[in-house]
Amino acid sequence: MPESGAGTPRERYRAQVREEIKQHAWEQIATAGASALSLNAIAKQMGLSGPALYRYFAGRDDLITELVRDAYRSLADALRRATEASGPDLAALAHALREWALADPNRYFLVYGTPVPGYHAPDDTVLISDAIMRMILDAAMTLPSPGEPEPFAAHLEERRQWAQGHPAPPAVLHRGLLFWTRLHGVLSLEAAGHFTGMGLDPARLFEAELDDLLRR
Amino acid sequence: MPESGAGTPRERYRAQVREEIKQHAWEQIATAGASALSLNAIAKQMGLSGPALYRYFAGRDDLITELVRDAYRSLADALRRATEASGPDLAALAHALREWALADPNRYFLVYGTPVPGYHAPDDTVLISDAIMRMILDAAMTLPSPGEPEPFAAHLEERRQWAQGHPAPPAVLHRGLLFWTRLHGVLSLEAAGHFTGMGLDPARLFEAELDDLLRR
DNA sequence: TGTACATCAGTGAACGCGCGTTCACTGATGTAC
DNA sequence: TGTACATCAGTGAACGCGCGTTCACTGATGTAC
Repeated sequence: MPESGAGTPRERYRAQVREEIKQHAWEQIATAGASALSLNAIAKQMGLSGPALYRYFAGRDDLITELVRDAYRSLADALRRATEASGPDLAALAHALREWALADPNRYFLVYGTPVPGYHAPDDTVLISDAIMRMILDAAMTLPSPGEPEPFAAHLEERRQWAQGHPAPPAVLHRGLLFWTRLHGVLSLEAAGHFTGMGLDPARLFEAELDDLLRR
Repeated sequence: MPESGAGTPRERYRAQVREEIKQHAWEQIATAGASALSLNAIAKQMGLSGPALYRYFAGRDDLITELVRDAYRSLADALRRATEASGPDLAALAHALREWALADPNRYFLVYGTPVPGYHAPDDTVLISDAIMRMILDAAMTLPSPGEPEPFAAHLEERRQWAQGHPAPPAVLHRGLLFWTRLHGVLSLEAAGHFTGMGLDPARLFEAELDDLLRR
């Protein structure tokens, strides 16, 4: 008697092929960007006919949605692993973020870059975004906060809904937000290749920004 | 006797149609992004047949190249106008940059966002990039620089080629670079819509970052 | 255990579309004498 | 001034391509008795 439920051979096969499709999709995105993603091309790479993929995904948009979700998840996982290894620590998170972004710049852009035209991200990615911000704020909590009043703090205090009820004081919220925007400032320009002609080392710039964040 | 040289009626007509093509191209980019740009669609919008555009541009890539160049130029012009109005002033440059970026986010992304797959920017854009950085450094020179030695300064000093011989001391180079990366950090996330769900005001965050840059 | 049936992965043909690009051409505009 | 010629903008047909997606189908795998 064959086992019922999630472990069915057919279901395992399905999951396996789905995974293989996504893997080929990522290779395609890595080399040519998300807008070049083509179902037929993936099918050809796998030795299948085009329509075969419709057994596994409702269409191109459905596949992209799944990839966006996976990208968010893989970043969250990378940050979670960093936290588990070093405890809540902004430097560890920063390095995990940079490594993740540069390992596959187009995956990074799929999440934080130019929005894919005509495509809107699935709702559940905001949950993952929230989890990411929570990890950052947890790490920011471990640093001593400046007592001096910040002009921006008032704004953060009155709109603290974005922190999803995190108990961080305004100065910590501010630091977490700057962690986010400043590191993305360096990373997005680096990943887009805007430092290559300049002859300076983006890694050191990133490190300098991180140090500044930790010391402020 | 018709006038010779650059003012010929035919040449003026040519330039006019070229401009009209580019304008339609920008409208298309503004709504659907650069990867959706189509020569045939532009021709249709103009009431022309597709091949007609080949009188004006060698092909799609040639048109995109021209658009990238124009985008760089329009940013440089915006910053130049700001400098002419306020003198060398980082705050004025920052506001001009933000206004330019948000006026047409996809134009901003064409320059600073995800690289267009398979396309490489023309060489002369680096000249415009240099001019932009020069304006920033000129403005950064007017601020008092901190005397404290920075760890990152040594790296900037030994690779000051990126500043194209600008006489700014390392601390100013550093400030100019941070101006660039931090404001892009906020702007790129804002233009990509990553703050919309959070309920906080990107303009105030931008302003807070600018203040921090001016005060550091 | 074998047999009848249901499920489902994958195929091949087809549809309609839009793309970039070429080519031979027409017809209007400018040029030279 | 008019006439012969050259230039050049724009057309329409065509090529070859790849795309997403649908549909009726075959054949293998699993299920029920």
